[in-house]
Amino acid sequence: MVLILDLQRATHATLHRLAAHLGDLGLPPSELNALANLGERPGGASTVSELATAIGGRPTTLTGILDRLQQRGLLAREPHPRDRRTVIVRLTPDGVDAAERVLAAMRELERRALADLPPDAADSAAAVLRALSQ
Amino acid sequence: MVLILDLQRATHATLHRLAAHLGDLGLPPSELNALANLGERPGGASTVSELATAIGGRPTTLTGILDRLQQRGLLAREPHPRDRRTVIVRLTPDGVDAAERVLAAMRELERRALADLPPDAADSAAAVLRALSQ
DNA sequence: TATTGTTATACTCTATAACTATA
DNA sequence: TATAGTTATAGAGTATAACAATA
Repeated sequence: MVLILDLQRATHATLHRLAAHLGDLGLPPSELNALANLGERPGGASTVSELATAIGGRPTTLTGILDRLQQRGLLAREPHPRDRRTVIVRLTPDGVDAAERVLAAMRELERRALADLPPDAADSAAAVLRALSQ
Repeated sequence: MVLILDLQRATHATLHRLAAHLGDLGLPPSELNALANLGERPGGASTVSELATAIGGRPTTLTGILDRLQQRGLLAREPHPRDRRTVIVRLTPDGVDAAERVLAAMRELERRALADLPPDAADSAAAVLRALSQ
């Protein structure tokens, strides 16, 4: 058994499902991911670096994703109050709505998938996924 | 907790690690993934459709990936003995070697990541990942 | 000197729809 | 009619290196 192969398959499969569920938003996977990560944060806000870490990517990858979310009116960039190198990205009200829809679709997909598994399976899986993310 | 966000992060993070470990192969993530999946199969062979299912993608996505692996001499396409619509892709000897290196790197990455977790955590995680892949 | 984020470039990934060949 | 795989096209994702601004 090679867990990483299961990981890749599950990632691709869930992205397909989410795209189907959320097709009317017209957002590609990376934007859904960024949106949902921001939606989980207090105030829907984060620095670019923090968001890159949360996604498992790099700031250079995020720039384009954030540009498109901003063009769609789902996100705004703000200066950091104390460090003028840092950019804070924050969901707009429309962005908050979209993020909540994405998160709801993710939770629903999880709920259905995990219905027949032991209740603690999700926690075990989360621990493994976090260990693989270090 | 939204497991799918942990899933995306773990996927990105493991791809970065594997790329670093296997940099001398010069293969992008999708090719590493296809290679490892084929390496897990008897004879290193599969139909395009079966491989697409294993990866969680679509045949149309695979065509380009398989083209590049073939150009690199890691893979060959063969006719199916009984259905002339079907293509069988098979690792070459060089492809088998490369696939074994990729699988070894994946297993090593997993071994280190899971060292501090309960022994059955990997099995639980695999069950969850497979449920999410349905 | 180091860090944050962006830009430039080049390549890879992916989806959709249309297509060929075969069943 | 349906299925296996490919092609064409367009857009999205990613890495690397270089850069500007700031710490």
